[in-house]
Amino acid sequence: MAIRHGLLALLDEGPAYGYQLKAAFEERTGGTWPLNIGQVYTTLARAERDGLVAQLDVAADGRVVYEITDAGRHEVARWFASPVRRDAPARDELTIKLAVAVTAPGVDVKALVQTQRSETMRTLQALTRLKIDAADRPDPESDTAWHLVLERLIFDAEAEARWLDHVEARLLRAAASTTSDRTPAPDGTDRANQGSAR
Amino acid sequence: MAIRHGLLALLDEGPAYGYQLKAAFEERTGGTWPLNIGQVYTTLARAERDGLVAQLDVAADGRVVYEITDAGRHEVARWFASPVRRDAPARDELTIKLAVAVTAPGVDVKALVQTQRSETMRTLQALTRLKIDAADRPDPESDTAWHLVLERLIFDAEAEARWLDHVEARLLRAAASTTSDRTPAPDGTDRANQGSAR
DNA sequence: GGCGACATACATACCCGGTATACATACGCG
DNA sequence: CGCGTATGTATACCGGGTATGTATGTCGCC
Repeated sequence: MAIRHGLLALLDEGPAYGYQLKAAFEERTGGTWPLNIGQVYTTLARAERDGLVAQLDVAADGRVVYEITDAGRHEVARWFASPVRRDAPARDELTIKLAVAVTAPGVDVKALVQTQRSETMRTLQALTRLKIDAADRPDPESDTAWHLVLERLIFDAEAEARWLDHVEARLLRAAASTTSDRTPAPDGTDRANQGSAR
Repeated sequence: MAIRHGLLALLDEGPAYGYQLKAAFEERTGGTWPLNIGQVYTTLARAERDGLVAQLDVAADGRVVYEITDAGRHEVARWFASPVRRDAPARDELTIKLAVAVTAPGVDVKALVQTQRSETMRTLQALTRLKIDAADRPDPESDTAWHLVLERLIFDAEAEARWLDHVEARLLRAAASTTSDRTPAPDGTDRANQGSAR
């Protein structure tokens, strides 16, 4: 419901039509997250269905201006007052991939980690460059949001890079202890333990 | 496509039916990400539609056993070989919320940050406790994947906590520089600049 | 012995987010 | 003048997430 609440919060500052909301949303996030315009309209339609917004008027040129309702304002307040729950963290493709990779036979996990680190570092460098460029034009007021978003992405990318290092170290440790007390897997076609009592 | 590829990779180890795949997936991720069984069936149906898996047989009790196809095996290999792209990072609700909050009038951003930090730290502590418990039973082989997932979640939570600290510091700095060279916003009901040239 | 609780197993409906595309008008510019 | 670009709305389709319905099997317990 992130999009819905975000648009609702923007409408809380005054009536607007779809295209305006898209522009306002992207301005806040510095263009990192281009919002698909179709999503704006479907989200507005759903919010209207749920009584959070209402059509203020429809101009002759087709512009549909929405305004927030009391229920919508209440919902925005509730959103800002309650934290984003982290007890059921979102599934992450990289984590899933690695979790499956380390337990699957015949996957070159080391290569996987290195390929991913390349990608992650490339992203990190691009973000850092963006941050340096942004610092050149210290537009203190309106750019704060964009700086925060940028730094969030940088923190995340750094955490991912550190995790990849950690994974590599753990794999090396595991390999060292495994090869010393058991024979390595002979080949990659181990299709055993496929019985029904999995 | 994370779920699809994950299930495909599991099927690459041998034929299985839906419920088995759910159990195997959750075992790999240590139960952090309980996979909804419905999603398994819809994902398998789509993978079958796309020729990545095929029904091996349907038992009398209704069990539908799937096996991976050559195209599916190829797809799994491609998945493991290519990195997860990070150039268009996933939208995060917390980041959106804060980006909107700092630019919206009448939002107590400081309270928002503190509430969120509570939640994030609670999550971090729960994860740390899980990790300590997991360390008690060092089942080196099968638990590696679960350890990796856990540590990924911990790294992410730590990054989020550090970012929240960072946000708070930046807000304090911005407030200090703003109050010294401009009058503070008189009230929270600024509904100006809503013209069409947004 | 039977009954309830729980695990196993499959299927469907619904919602939201993400993306592409269609279609129209306005505006600047070579 | 017309072509590209920006503005503007709308719809279709897909995948992921969640809830729910409906069986059967199993195990313990009164």
